[in-house]
Amino acid sequence: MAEKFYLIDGHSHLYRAFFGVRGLTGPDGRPTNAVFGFASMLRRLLRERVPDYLAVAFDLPAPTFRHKMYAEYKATRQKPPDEFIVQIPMARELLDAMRIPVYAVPGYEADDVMGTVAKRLSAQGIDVVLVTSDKDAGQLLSPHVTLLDTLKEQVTTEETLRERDAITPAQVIEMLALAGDSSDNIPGVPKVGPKTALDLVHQFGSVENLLANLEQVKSAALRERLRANVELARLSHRLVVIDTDVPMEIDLVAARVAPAEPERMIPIYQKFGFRQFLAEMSVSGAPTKEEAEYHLVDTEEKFKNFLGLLRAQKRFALDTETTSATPMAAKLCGLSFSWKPRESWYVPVRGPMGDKVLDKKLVLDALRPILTDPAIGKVGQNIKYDAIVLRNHGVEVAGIVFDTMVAAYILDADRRRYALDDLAADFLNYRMIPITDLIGKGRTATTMDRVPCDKVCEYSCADADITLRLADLFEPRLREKEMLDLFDRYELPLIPVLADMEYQGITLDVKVLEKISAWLALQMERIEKEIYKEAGEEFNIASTKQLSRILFEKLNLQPGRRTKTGVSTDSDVLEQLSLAHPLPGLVLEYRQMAKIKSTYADSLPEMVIPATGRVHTSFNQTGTTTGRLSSSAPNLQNIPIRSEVGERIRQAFVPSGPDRLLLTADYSQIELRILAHICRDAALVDAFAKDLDIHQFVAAQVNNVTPEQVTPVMRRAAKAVNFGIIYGLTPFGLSRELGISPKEADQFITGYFEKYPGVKKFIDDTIAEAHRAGSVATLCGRRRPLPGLEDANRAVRSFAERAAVNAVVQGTAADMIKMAMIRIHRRLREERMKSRMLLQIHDELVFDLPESEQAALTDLVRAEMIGALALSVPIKVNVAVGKNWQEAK
DNA sequence: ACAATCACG
DNA sequence: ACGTACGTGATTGTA
Repeated sequence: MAEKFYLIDGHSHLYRAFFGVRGLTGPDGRPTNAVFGFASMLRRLLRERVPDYLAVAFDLPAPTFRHKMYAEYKATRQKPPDEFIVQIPMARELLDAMRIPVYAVPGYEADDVMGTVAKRLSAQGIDVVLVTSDKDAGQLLSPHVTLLDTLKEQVTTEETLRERDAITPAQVIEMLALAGDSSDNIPGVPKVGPKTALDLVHQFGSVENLLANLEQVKSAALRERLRANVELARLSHRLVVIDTDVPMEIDLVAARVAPAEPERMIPIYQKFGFRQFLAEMSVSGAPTKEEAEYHLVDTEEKFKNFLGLLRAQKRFALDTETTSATPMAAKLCGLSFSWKPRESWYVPVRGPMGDKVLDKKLVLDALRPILTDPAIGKVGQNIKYDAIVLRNHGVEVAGIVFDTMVAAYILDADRRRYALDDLAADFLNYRMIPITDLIGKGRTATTMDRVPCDKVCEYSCADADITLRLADLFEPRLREKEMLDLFDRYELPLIPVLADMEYQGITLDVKVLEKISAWLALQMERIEKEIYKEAGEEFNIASTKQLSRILFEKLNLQPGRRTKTGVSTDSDVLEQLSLAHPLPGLVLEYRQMAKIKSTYADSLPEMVIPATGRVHTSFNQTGTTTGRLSSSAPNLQNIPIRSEVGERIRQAFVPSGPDRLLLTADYSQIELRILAHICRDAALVDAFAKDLDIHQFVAAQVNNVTPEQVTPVMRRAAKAVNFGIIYGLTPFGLSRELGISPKEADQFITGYFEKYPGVKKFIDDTIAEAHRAGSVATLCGRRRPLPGLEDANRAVRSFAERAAVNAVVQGTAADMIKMAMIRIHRRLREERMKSRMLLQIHDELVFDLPESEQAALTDLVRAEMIGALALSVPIKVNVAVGKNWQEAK
């Protein structure tokens, strides 16, 4: 296949982007909206079209031959605003960094440059794609030249022209000469528009032929108008013709597309403040080589010297090398330390045969007093991991004073990744050695203990070094942004709490799960047969594609919503369909069972760590944009409870020993209480002050009835609105939730806001403030950036506005329970209790306790959860205990 | 790797 | 005239 050369009309794309993207400025306050839109377009084109060559054509300010020909040329164009002009050199800077050549020739327009390139290269057998939305460019079409309109994703070829307008590329000139072009101020013939022009071209072929045969024009008025404007038509003709012989060099080598060079792109993106692009920047390219002293501490004498130095430090960065990413299964290979930039030490305790390593016990015994000393500060990157590993090796790390991963999250909760190599690339312009260089990847990957110690040393020392340097970069930034309080009082103290919870784990009664699994298998077999009978054939029920064929083609059921790739078969749709046919209901039942069997009954036992007989989830502190935690491997925040079948899974979660219990404590309506507190809506605050059933209360008020007169239907609707408020309510969303029309939903919402004007004001104020600041903050100062707020696409903007409202409420609730966890953890230690906190599920905490501590723990947990954050509404906490998680509800 | 689905708050 | 409820993670099928 011929190679493809993409040539972009730079000025017009930049100008389009200027209007398409709104209100974006760089760190220095300069507008960046056009450059950003332009960069997005370039990146998308590179990604989706994969051009072999790429260049951008620009106009220069100098007058062109057309101005000399016709003084009025482009005279109707307004001078672009200054905010646009300043971005032209910025765009060229960007192109320079991307190594995309710019073609601009004085006295010629971008169109002429494009025409010249198209003609010359297509003659060399290269396919040329002109990226432009300019109508004139149609004249350049040929078998090897096509047009692309990136906005409409529309390709125009010679053939499209023929099929759509029944004209040849050359006739585009004839047509425009008659019709004119208002944007370029090409006059054309007055009162002749595209339609008439096209008709005339069809009849006469060209302007000259038309002028020679004017008597054949049927309409007298048109004939006279043409006769009166002969010269105007000829002038327009000359103006429209694109010059394809511009004197210019085309350097194909320079235009060949090469992989992006991060060291060129990162500074540019940083300068313009394109955070999204920075976050996505791949961390590829050669690792950074720079002068650093990395010491391998592989003899007892070196270790003694090292210890002497370490003991003198009040603060150092710490990193561990291990055999596994799962801290509860990891064996320690070594530790690295750094207390000044560009210098670190690695102490190996496990390595390949023949490599010198130190005795693990000797090393840890010597380090223990330092690592457990709360007065000596430890800095880490995801130090929760290192703390758990070390705890498993008999060392309880204290004095955690900084975590670069968590700091990066607090500074920008919107990043995709918080791994050290990404942070190093983005903030230090430093490319680290990928871990796969040491251990390989995929099936052939080995473990760190098989990698020669000198290699591990280099890698691990860099980790500690970079961690320390990032900490020194992030700490002042947290202070500047007034987020140090959130970091020091919430996120940092939470780290050892989460480490403890993960270390503790929760005991699973695997036998219970095996029973459930076997029972589900039996049920599923039965339903499967029924499904095949109803379908009249066997198929893969789990395949939405096959299911669609059965439902919508074979059984001719009415398709509902569409997905990106086809027709939706989700539970909403199946529920609707179940009214018309027995099959969808059966599929629903089957799906529910399949989900519970595969995700819980069968998978959870596989996650049990043999050494402890428990599952040890990982709480991710940097996983959500709102400040919530997330849980994985296994996710213990989504254990079933809403269905009877699913709820049985909770019977398998049991206390850690005999005479012990599980206790759950959950905040009642925490997000609505927080909403009431923030917006101070009198009616809502009052309802909570009186400890009323909030859904019933709202239902009564909105329907103007007494609480006793509230029907279940009314309560359900009120509940949906209450939830909706927190989600950034829309009539459509509410209508879908309640199965009513959007109009009815809208009326209900209006009614709600009449009763609770404070809530309405809170939503409006939050959105306004979000637009002003580009982010929103929780009560505790946690910020969520919302880059979508100024997006050209309204759907994206609306989404960001809803997320803004939600982030305030959901995020404050997250702050609150985090504080509660820190306080509870502290008191459990202080009071030397044997109760342990195991899980957090957003508004709920799960504990494992000796029966003897039930009363004390209940009081303690209640008090600390209620007291975590002072609100102007009462906080309610429900506590329950049981012999398993299902009983404790 | 991505899309669809569904478990939770 | 749009496209929509907010926030997650795991599993399965499909390309």
